[in-house]
Amino acid sequence: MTHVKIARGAISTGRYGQAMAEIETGAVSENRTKRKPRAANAPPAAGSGIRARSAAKNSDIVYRDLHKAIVTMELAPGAPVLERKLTEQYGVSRTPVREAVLRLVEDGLVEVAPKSGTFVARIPLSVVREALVARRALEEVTVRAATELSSESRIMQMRAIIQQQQEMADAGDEEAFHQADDAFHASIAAAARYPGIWKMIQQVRIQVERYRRLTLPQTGRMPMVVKEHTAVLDAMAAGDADAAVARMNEHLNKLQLDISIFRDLWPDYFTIDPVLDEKLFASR
Amino acid sequence: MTHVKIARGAISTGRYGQAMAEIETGAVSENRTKRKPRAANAPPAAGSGIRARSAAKNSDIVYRDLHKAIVTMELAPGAPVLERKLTEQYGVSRTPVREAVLRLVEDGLVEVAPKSGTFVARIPLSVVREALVARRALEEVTVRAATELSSESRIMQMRAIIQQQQEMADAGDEEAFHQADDAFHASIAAAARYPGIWKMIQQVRIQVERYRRLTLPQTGRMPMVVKEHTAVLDAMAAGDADAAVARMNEHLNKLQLDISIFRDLWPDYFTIDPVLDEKLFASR
DNA sequence: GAAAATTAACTGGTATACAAGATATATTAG
DNA sequence: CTAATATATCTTGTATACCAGTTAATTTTC
Repeated sequence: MTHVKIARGAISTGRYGQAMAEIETGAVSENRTKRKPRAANAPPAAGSGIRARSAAKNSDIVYRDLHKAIVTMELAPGAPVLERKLTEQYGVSRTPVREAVLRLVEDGLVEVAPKSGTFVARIPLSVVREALVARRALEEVTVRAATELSSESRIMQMRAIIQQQQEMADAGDEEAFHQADDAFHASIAAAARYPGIWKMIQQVRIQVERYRRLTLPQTGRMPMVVKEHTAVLDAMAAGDADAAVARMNEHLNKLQLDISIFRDLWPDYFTIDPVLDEKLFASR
Repeated sequence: MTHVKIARGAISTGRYGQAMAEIETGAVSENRTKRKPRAANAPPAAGSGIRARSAAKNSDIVYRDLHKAIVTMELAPGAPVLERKLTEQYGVSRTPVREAVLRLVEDGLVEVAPKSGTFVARIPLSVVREALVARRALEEVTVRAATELSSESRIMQMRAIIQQQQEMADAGDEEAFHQADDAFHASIAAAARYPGIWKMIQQVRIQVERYRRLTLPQTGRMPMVVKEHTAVLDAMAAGDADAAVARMNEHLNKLQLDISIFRDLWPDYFTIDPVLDEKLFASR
């Protein structure tokens, strides 16, 4: 994890210049008593929503970096997350670092032991299990709605995405392949007009993603994914929602829990709940 | 929204006493150089997970209170959330208040305009629409799994919950009625061993809940809900998963978007996205 | 030597002070 | 009287200092 210190703004003049001007006018204290405090803040106008001009805050940068590092397993489950170290790496104070860490806690990617330490969260097996179920359920309704709503241009756009994914598979670029994979599913969600549900899908995907990264790249898996995506899209193009849902389920069911991963290879990365994971216990 | 200041601990002695003791022993600087800094924090033992002894932090209290106030519409969409005011109400500093507010932002219940103000988020119509879809999808897989896993005792427990709900309906206690409603659905999730999915369901419910609170209590609705719950449970008890899913869908489909709510009654509480809500536009 | 007690130095939680942008009011100009 | 300008005082974002609890190395005790 290599970071560059967040560039601070140029040396700010602060309020000095203004203060000098005030002194020059020679009318400071008089005005202070005359002015009345401004009224309570009014809410933004209806329909306009909050302004979207929010500049990227330092905490956002730290959050994004950490998030990526954790999802890619660059930071392994159980690894300590030292606030102090992060403040030095990014050249910011603890406040924005803390903010980022708290958001990661909310995401279930980080756990904090009060007054003791903060650590990259281990992966509860039950969470992966549930994430697979939840994702299937959400992608199902999404692809169904998308089939009914998708335009011809959308279908063409998705064919292009699949084509690109094919090219990435041929090139063996796994990272780009997964980006295209993401784009395909995102496109379905966009066609369905379900941005919120897409957000939920992404959240549960993250939990599975950490698990998936541990499985060695299976030979021949990338071309297979392309075929599965094509099958989904063909059904969508034909306007057959039931078929599209079925193809999507077949696609998603390919990713199954491989118990050897956490039993033999990385037992420290997972936590097992005796009651929630009782079935897995039985099959052991 | 009436709050009592969070009770602070007794006056702390700080480190003064310890410093005095050090002086009395007369061996301060010598020891300082002898001790070596402790090793880097070790992650918690595998399998044990993080200790769950985390005491309720002040930020949690503020978060819970605000969360409740927003969901119950005690704080209306668009209402300002003043950090300063909250620090005074709770008798804590801005830090924990800020923490709580940030969590609410993550929940989509609050929006902040940088350097300007923080406000209770308006309800995007599209979010409610998607929440209804997502909840149906998630409750579907949950009730299906619950039907296959639920024990006799669980069924009996759920019958008790329905009975209690019936009693609350008779008493006309809407608040308690909704709590029992929540308990019923929670029990299904527990039977399905889906705590994570239940969490997701609750999250999307919150968005709908704010909308639901705006609809006047419909006469005869509570007894109907009890009937619907009973139908779901009967199917579960019979082990008929498909029927249970069907009954659950019928139950959830009772709550539909009533366009007059935001067109005529509380237009300021909602935001409408011209592209995501195009269908609603058309039907207007 | 081994186990218990001690203690320095780590951690995250909180309080407070300051910085910088946004906004309503007061002021001024026409 | 109206519109443009100025500015005091709001707001949130950030930095820093301190508090309190945990932990591991040290010391002590047997």
